Amino acid sequence: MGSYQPLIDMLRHKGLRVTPQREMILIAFSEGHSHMTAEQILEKVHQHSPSVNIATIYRNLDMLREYGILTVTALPGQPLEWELADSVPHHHLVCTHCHGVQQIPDEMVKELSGRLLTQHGFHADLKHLALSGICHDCAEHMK
Amino acid sequence: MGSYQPLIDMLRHKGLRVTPQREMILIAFSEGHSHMTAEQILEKVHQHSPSVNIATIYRNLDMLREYGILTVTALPGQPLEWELADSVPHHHLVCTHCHGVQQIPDEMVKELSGRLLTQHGFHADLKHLALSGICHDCAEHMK
DNA sequence: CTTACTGCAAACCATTTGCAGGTGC
DNA sequence: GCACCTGCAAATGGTTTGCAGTAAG
Repeated sequence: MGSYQPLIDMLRHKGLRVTPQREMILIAFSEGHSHMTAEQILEKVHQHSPSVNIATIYRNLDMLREYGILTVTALPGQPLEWELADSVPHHHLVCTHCHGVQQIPDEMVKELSGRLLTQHGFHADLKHLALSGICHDCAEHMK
Repeated sequence: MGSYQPLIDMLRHKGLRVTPQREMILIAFSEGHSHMTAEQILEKVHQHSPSVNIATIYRNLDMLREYGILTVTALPGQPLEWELADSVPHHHLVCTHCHGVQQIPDEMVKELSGRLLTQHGFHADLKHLALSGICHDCAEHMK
C-alpha cells in the first residue's frame, strides 16, 4: 500500500515517459490487492479512465517488470499474476559439504510464497530463508 | 526412467481404458526428459504413431493429473510443464502463532528447487522442508 | 454391444503485434 | 518537433471443446 510517487520519479529518472496510463497502473497497485491479473488492473484503471486499452496494460506491465518494479508469477491454467517488487530481501544457499554460503534473489522464492498464500492462505515468513544442499562446485568434485 | 507398466495397470484398475495413445504418453515419460511440454510429448508419441492428435495429448495429460499420476507447473510466458508425480514427499508449514502444522505437496516446492539447480547449480535438499509463518486462521483473527 | 475415447476442426482466451495517430518532454 | 507511447483491431499460440466416428472392455 506504499505511495506510488517514488516509482513515478524512478520512471522519469530513467528517461521513460510518465503517462496517465502508467500513473494509473501504479496507483492501482498502491490501492488494490498486492497481486493482480492484467484484467484486474485494467478494471482498476477503468475506474479512473475507461478508455485505456488492455494492450497498453500488458505493454506497461512488461516494461515495469523489465525495470524491476514488478514481478510476475504463473499458476497452471490461470492468467499471470503481477505484484510490486517493492523491498527485495535476499536468501541464502548453504552447502552442507563445504559450508559455503551463496546469495539468491528473493524473486526465486517469491513464486513459492505467493502460491502458499493463494492456495493455502499461509503467510510464509520468507524474509531470511536459508536452504541447505550441495553447491555446484562440491557436486562437481563428488562425481 | 521407471517402468510405465504399473501406471498402465493403475489405469486399468480404476476402470479407465488402456488405449495406445495413453500407453505412448506414459512411455514418453519413461524414455524422455523428466518434465516436458504437451508439444514435446506429442513429438515423442509421433515417433511411434504420427496420427495422434494434440487434443488427445491434452485430454490425457489432464486426466493423468486428476488421477495423481502427473503434476503440472507453469512458468511465466512458457507452455505448461508436465512430469510424473512418482515419489511425492510432503513439506510442512509451521505457524509461529498457534504452532499448528500443515502439510503441502512437494509440487509447490519443486519449482523452486528446479530453478536453484538450473540457475545456480545448487542441489537443494528440499525433502523435508519446514517453512514458518502465520497460518490462515491466525491471520484472520489478527485483523 | 455399449460408451469411453479419439481425430478433426473450430472455438477460446490470454497475450502480442502492426500501424496510424496522439502526446510527453 | 521528434520519438515514444497509445488505442484499435487483427494475429498469435497454447489449450479446450463439439461432434461424429472408432475401438476397448
